[in-house]
Amino acid sequence: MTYSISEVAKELDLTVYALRYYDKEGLMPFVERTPSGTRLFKDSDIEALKIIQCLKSTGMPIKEIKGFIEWCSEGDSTLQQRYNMFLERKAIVEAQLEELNKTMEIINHKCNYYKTALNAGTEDIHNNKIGNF
Amino acid sequence: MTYSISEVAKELDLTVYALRYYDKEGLMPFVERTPSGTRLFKDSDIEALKIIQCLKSTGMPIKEIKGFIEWCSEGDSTLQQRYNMFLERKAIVEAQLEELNKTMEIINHKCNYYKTALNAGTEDIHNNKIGNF
DNA sequence: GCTTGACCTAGAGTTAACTATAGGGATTAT
DNA sequence: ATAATCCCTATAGTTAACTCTAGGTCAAGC
Repeated sequence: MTYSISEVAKELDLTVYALRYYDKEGLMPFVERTPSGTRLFKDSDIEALKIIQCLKSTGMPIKEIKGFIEWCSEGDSTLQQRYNMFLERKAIVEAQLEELNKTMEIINHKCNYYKTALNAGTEDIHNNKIGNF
Repeated sequence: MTYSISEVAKELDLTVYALRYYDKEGLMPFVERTPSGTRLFKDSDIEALKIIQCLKSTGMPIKEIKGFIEWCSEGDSTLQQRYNMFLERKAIVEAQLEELNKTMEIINHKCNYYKTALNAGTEDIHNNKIGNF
């Protein structure tokens, strides 16, 4: 079973432009072509793209993802590097989660702040000593 | 107590360039100046910048943050808008947390995948039917 | 056999958020 | 009183990750 670029774009919720851009940047060396040059995506290619999307969502830049893809095609000799990379990513995502939880706390405070102010009809209920908001 | 732009930059872990950029974009209309034009930051200004950083960390673009700052200087008549904005941000951060947790799961899977492969000395231990990685 | 629509490449354009430079003024240390 | 160090504005440059356009190929349907 193979898929066209527009089918893959729809499935992964990104544009055809973006997919071709990823390919140009070396993120998809495994995607095969018809004799006339049209890309043919296999199921395993879509799985690979999901990992790429996962790495992207951790904030990893495309050039670094390319490095990982290269390691993958070099075989078992790069297993250690790849493992280390995922451990690093894990640490980064843990930090992001912590950060996002702090952000959530502040947002929740602000929600309460404005709920109270709205009930009172004025922000003055919070005796902020000439604060900005 | 007032602070110079470089003191604030150090405190908030951003550059002097970035602070001046925020000011130019209308994020800091409340910061006062000396007669000769030098910015003087008050403690309340630093608190405001922390909220701005919080909003930025949720992915809110600077132009939208500017809109919020404008609402703030319009007083109580914009309380409802500001409350709604924080509720929206809360929903967005909740979605981001969910997304990031999914990402973490995938990363954890990959960590285990590579740990096992590394122990076996080869990726072949995972009988991936001609997968990419 | 020709039109339609999906595919292709190369390369230019876009956007956000800085980042840096040039040129100049004010304050502090010696 | 002069050199260093901070501050300022205006404006140009950078970067990543697309996004779009132009010009062309190819397979299917009428």
